[in-house]
Amino acid sequence: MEYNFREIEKKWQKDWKKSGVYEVSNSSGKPKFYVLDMFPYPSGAGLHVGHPLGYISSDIYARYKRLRGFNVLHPMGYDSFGLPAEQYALETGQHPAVTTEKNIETYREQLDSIGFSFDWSREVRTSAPSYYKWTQWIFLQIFSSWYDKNQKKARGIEELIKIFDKQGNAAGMGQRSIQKNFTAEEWKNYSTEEKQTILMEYRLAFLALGEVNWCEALGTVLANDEVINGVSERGGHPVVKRKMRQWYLRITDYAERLLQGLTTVEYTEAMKEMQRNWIGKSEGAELEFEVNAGLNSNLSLTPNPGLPRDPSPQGEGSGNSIRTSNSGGEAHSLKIKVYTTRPDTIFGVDFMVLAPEHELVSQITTPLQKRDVEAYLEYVKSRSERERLAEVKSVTGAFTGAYAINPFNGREIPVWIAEYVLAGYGTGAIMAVPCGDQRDFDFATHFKIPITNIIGEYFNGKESNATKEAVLSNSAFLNGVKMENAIGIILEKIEKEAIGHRKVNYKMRDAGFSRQRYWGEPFPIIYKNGIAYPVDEKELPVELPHVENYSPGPEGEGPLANIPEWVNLDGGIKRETNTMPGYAGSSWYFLRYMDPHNDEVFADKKAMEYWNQVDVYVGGTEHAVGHLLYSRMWTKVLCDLGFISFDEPYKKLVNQGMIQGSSRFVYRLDRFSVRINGEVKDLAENSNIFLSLSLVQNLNQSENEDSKINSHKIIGELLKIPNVDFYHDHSFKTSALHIDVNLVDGIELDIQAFKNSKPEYANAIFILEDGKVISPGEDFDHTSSKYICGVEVEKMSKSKFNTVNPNMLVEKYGADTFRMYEMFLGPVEQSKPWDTKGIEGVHRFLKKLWRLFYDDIKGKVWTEEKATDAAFKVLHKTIKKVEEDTERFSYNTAVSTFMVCVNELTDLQCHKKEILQPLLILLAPYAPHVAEELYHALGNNTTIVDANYPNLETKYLIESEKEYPVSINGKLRTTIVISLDASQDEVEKIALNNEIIQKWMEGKAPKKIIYVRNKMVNVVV
RNA sequence: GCGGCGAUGGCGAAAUUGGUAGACGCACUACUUUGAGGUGGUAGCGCCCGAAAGGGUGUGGGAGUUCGAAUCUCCUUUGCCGCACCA
Repeated sequence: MEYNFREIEKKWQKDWKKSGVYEVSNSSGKPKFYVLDMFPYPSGAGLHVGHPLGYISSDIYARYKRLRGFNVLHPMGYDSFGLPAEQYALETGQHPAVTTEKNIETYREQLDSIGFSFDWSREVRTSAPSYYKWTQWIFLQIFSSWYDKNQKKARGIEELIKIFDKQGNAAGMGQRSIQKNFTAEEWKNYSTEEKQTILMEYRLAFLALGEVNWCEALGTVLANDEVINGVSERGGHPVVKRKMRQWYLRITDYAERLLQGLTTVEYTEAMKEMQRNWIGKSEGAELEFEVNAGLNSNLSLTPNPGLPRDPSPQGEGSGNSIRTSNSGGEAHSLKIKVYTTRPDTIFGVDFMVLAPEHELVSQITTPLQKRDVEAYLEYVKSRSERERLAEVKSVTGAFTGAYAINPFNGREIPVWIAEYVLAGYGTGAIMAVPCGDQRDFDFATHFKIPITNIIGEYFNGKESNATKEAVLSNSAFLNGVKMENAIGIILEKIEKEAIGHRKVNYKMRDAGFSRQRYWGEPFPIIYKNGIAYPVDEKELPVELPHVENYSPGPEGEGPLANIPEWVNLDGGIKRETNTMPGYAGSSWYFLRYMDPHNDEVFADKKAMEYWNQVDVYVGGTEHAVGHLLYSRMWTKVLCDLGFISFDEPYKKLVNQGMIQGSSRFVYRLDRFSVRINGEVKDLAENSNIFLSLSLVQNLNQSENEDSKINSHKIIGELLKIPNVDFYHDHSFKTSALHIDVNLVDGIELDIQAFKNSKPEYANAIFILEDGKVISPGEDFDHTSSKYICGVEVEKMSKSKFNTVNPNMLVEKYGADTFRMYEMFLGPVEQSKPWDTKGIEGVHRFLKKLWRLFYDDIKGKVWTEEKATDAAFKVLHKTIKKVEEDTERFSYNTAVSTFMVCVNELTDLQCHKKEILQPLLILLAPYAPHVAEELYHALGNNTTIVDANYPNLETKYLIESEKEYPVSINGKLRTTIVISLDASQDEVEKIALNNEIIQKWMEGKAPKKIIYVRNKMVNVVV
């Protein structure tokens, strides 16, 4: 009986499905464990071998935890809203729902063939109305909340209204930058519209007019993390800034908690660092510098008219706050607010720079400088975001003619504008300290602004030095103070003298939450007189209407705007035509799995109490700042509002590494020219000649003249060049062509398959590794000579012909082999190249395991006889190691432990059920099909999925002797087998009496003997 | 530029606490089973010297701590990933 994996796997997959073993209950006496995978976007391309890596890891862990007595939730679903389906719809007219459904089917088939223990009865799809009903509902909760900065949590908006009714927004309400403070009395007198406009400033999901990343090609707005170097993440289309009214999530209010929360979760350091970076917290001060005004007599300094306003990253001070100071009735004096993390360098300020977009620019520019400034603004405007990003570090700017006054020494400093100061960060204005900041230094040098040195010899005049170690000079009352100590002193003074205040800044922006797209969740929002109101809960879900075409609507609106009968409701009420972004549905899906069919609530509270946080979350690093941050924010909001009791969704995060493609190349001889009798002849142009790897290498290298000449000779003969000295007088060109890895066995080209792959290759000529030539139509004996391909590790992608389809491997070797091989490849979290060849080893292992039970000729060989102690020792060694390795996700070493175990049992000729059955249970998480089959073969008639995990019995592991390594002066000289009962004295004596040791000691007396019990002996002479 | 993670045979890798470097697998070599291919089995396999015994050397490079370093410290080279005119 041989290992017929195809039959076995089909049989058990069917059986598991029928019996529903993987369906899990929300009530159980067992402790719970939640193992979650990042659910996939069902793309049309299907899975390649890189995708299942994470799923296999989590499946092993889930199965293991279940065997260890946990009630394990291990669900799967689809993140099925998104751009690609819609792009596809635009091109083909096929409805996204249709293509999505089809893709899901393919995915499911592929997943099923690998034998996962997913509870498919809990499947979710973000595009299903029964699911997005609750995405919309949660959105409404966020819309109806505000962030109380005193209590540091979200609260219902009705509580805010109560506060306004009672005390207006004066006390403690000033955290948010609001146009004006109002009393309770005033609040009550506001119109509904006015009230709603004010409330919008507080809502956690809000509408605002803001600069957004507009992608013309995609016809939509993108979030910051969807834009990479000025082009869209998907498709690489140019992205420009544009002012539009958009939905936002006020994630900046959670910046601090998102940062703090990282200390309570187990993510990799890299992952946490990426998030910290994205949040970008910095501590410093905001200071005001007065500007010499009276420069422009027609100042109009009315406050910002009307809401809505820019969503601001720092809550307060939306962008650049303008204040007039009319004290003393003198000429208008303006103040420029700057943000700095180094207030200790205040006496080193030599100039000031505003972002070109800064609101004060036009007001402070002197008539003399007006031309310069306007020309510069024109130049800035002409440059796209992309150009600005591409051209890093080029110094540009213009002088405004205005001077600011250093509040500490009254020094007048010139005010410039320059691109390198960003309007969106801090206050959009900086105090420039050239001796301490390289950008300021470059700017000063370029425009010949004199530099004040406040750090003595720490500044060499050639580059800035951002040290905090220096002792300050040229710094008035700070002279002689070390910079790191000066920060505190100056901060106190700044606050005392009301020049400014301490300030924490975050780089993170509020998250854009609307998309001008069709294939996403419609907003449950309607407009009356331009004011947004929530749709009544009873009307959820607001279903996505059918559309005929997927083109954008008018004025940057999405396709939904093309359906007036859907948009326009009775009484002048209009629907929101934007849809939600891709991360909406994925922000809370882990909760829906807990109670996926509930129609009353998004998930039953008891279910959420029971399953609680995700214990292990497995997925790729690409979601570090997007999905993970949004999901963490939603969880915090739901927690604040009392729906759940935990505010971090994922306790532990495991990032699987990328599986890289291992590309294969063939080398085509494109040109080979030789000079014969002074005449250059092209002897091979666009030939169909393919050179094996070492020939190409020989042609290109110079170290080994012989092989180089030889390679030329071979080609020369092939091209029928007479015996001329073409070696010295020639030129050639080869090109490396990607070829499908499936046409290659390891690195050896399957010439016949290659010829068949494309008509143009049918008559190709091959020069093999040993110089043998294979002409068209000629058969070749591939044992004697080979065509060797070039190899390079690259990203796995269709265009590089290096993708490997898991189905093919499952078909050829079986799911169990495939699972174990993916794990055997290396540590889960590490990136590694795929190598199909190695799978044979794992397959051999499973066949060897099988032979412990069945012999090809003799049939059944397993017995119920008593096993030997030696066999028990092998078993328990394996139990110990596999358990440790599985717990720490070290699956590659666990697989090799299984191999060692089977090798040793084979050597012992152990076929005892006593040993084999526990081994099968250990193996079940890794190779569930074969484990189940053999488990039943041993006479069990219940599933191995719920078997009793074997207990480690350490008594079998006790050793009686040890092979001690004995070194002299740290250099290993020999090993001696010594009883473990031996005392230190005895061991030392035995070691010193050892012949080899004596030889190496050369008669010297030992100075010292290092003895580590049960480990080693080192003699120092 | 800033930050994170790495670098160990021909290849993927192992070494969990500073204690026999290279487990396990691939590839390769020889032998063997078989009519042949495949499969299965046995043995070898870091590099250098040597027929062997044995010796030297060896974890990107350099220094250090230690009886002892792949592992700890400092410097340096290099690869991958993330962020990037963020004040």
